[in-house]
Amino acid sequence: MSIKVLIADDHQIMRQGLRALLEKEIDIQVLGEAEDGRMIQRMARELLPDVIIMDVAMPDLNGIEATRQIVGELPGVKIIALSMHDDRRFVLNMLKAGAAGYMLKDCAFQDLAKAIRVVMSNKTFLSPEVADIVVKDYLSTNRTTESSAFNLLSPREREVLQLIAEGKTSALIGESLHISIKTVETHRQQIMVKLKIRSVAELTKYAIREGLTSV
Amino acid sequence: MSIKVLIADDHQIMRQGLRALLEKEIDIQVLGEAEDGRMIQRMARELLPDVIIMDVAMPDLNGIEATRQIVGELPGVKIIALSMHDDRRFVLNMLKAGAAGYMLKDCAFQDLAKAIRVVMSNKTFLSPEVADIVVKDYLSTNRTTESSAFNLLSPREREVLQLIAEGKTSALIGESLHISIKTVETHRQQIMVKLKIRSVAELTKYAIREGLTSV
DNA sequence: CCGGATATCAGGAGTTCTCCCCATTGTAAG
DNA sequence: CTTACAATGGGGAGAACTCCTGATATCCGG
Repeated sequence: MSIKVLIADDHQIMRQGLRALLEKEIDIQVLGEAEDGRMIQRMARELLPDVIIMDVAMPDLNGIEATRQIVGELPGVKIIALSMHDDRRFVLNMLKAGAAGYMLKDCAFQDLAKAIRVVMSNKTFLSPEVADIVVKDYLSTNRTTESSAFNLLSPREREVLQLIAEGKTSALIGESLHISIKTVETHRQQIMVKLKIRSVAELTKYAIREGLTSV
Repeated sequence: MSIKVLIADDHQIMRQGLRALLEKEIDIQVLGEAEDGRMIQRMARELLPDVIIMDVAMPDLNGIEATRQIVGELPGVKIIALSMHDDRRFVLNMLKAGAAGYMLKDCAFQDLAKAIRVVMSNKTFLSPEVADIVVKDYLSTNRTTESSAFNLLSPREREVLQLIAEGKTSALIGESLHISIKTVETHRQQIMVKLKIRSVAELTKYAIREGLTSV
């Protein structure tokens, strides 16, 4: 008996590409495709697939929410997250939501086919980059502090980060905040350690993503 | 005789999915796949394809730069941009770079196959959402101002800027481009003079605005 | 053929950042 | 009350960047 699969991704080209690939596998049968979280939820309920390939970022109801709800309602359904991002927030939230696997779109199709078979045997499948993140996070103690965003940096650190992302030097930041340049440098150091970032360019992008500054 | 196609996308799953779809078309032959701008440039030179399906956002050398260089070098090659973003900067810069088509990943595969055949007859193909952007921009007057963007920096400078905005040091950029660190520093200097920018943070934001890198 | 732009490379001085080390103070949580 | 963290500040070393000064070679357009 073949494995029944549903595909959820907001990009049609991606859906069709996945379907074309999956249909080459004799033991895999694609039941259908959904383009958002709400649609995949409805289809899962009606078609009872074995596995859902779920994009993490989708409009309307995102992949994480959709996974949480589907897993809660239909515990037998295995969900494999397929994402462009190896961002730990996405990974961890997806796994917490009950995903049985997490693959990067960067992976080979054979890895995905393998993942489908692995999760069918009630095991978890992670692509190597993702496994790395999970292990690192498991080993670190600040796992308890819940995710990484605004609770990772202190208010003062966010303030400093914002000024860095605005292109100011440490000296100017010190003046602006009425503190010593050495204090600013300590904050910079703390920020980079916490975020595991080593360049101003990436700090800037992080600040943009977190809404601390705009493009 | 079949249409020879190359695929450039940084996500392997996407490449394989596209290949699987394209190979179903009897008049289309996929010559190969590349995962970044530099690689597709090299492959284009060697394999002389009819059409390249090019992702806009790629590491190292992005799709816009790669398009500009390939079109300049091999005018016969048609390039179809395939992107997740309908951001007007991406669209316009890609078309200015010489792309013969611009499709959203949101489109149906049949549209992409159609686009390939359309650009083969020396016509431009845009997916509807994209066409809308182009028309709106065409009607707006600030098209004439043009000014600060791609005509300000040289191709090499844009290439260096992208790597700066990806957080690389001058030494790494030199290695990556096989040039001396002093040359990289000269480019950095030129970039900052031309853009009147004095910090990596603002360079990064500029690069993001110009579509050289993504957040 | 010449001027301009581009791309390449170098030396040197000064600034800024990164990464260690360290300390003190206050405050909130256990 | 102890522990943990935030915020403050400092010294010092080395890396990286900024900002000058030069130079040479190529290519393109007038």
